[in-house]
Amino acid sequence: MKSKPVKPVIIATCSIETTQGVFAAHYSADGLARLDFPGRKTVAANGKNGKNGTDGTNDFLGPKAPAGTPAVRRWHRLAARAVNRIFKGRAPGELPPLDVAVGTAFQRKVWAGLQRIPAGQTKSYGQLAAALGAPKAARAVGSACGANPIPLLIPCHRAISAGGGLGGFSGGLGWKRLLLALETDECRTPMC
DNA sequence: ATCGTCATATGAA
DNA sequence: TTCATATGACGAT
Repeated sequence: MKSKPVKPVIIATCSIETTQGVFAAHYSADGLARLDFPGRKTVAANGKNGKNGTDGTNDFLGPKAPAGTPAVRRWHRLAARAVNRIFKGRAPGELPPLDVAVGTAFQRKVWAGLQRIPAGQTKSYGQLAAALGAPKAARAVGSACGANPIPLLIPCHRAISAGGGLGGFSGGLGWKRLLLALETDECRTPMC
């Protein structure tokens, strides 16, 4: 039985400014649907002319959001605060609802598992697989991590490889290292 | 220590 | 079905 992921309809894209650059947050009617790292070219740097992403996944609808505006603005406040807190090495606090409809059932289970890893700790892809009841699906877990549309808030950076290696990271390994270092006050990550 | 190879789960084309 | 993965285990250098 194949699950049926639905591409979320993006109703608003807002930027989140951080010390590490400007992130792009994409919202659907159900919450935060995607978070892009700086420099992914989907960033709404041109706030007003509202050039569309036109790649289907990132339609930029301009600074004033259509219906649902109050909710989106509330979510965006939470998201922006969470992201900036993370970069200060603090707990993200309250999160906006995450629209995770793009994922298959398996991917959503993986993402839920990631969110259960406490800050400052890591789990191997194999351990995550085992926690899902599929001890041999390590590789599939890695694949699901790579499909994570909302890095940082869904802490895919806390998944590392079993041998102590970092594994991979969509936005670039540098981000993964930075995030892990921020969460670990004592350097107990394999890389430190 | 490093490299190649195989087994395995999942999803996309 | 075939191909690609952000894996993991094993054996041969």
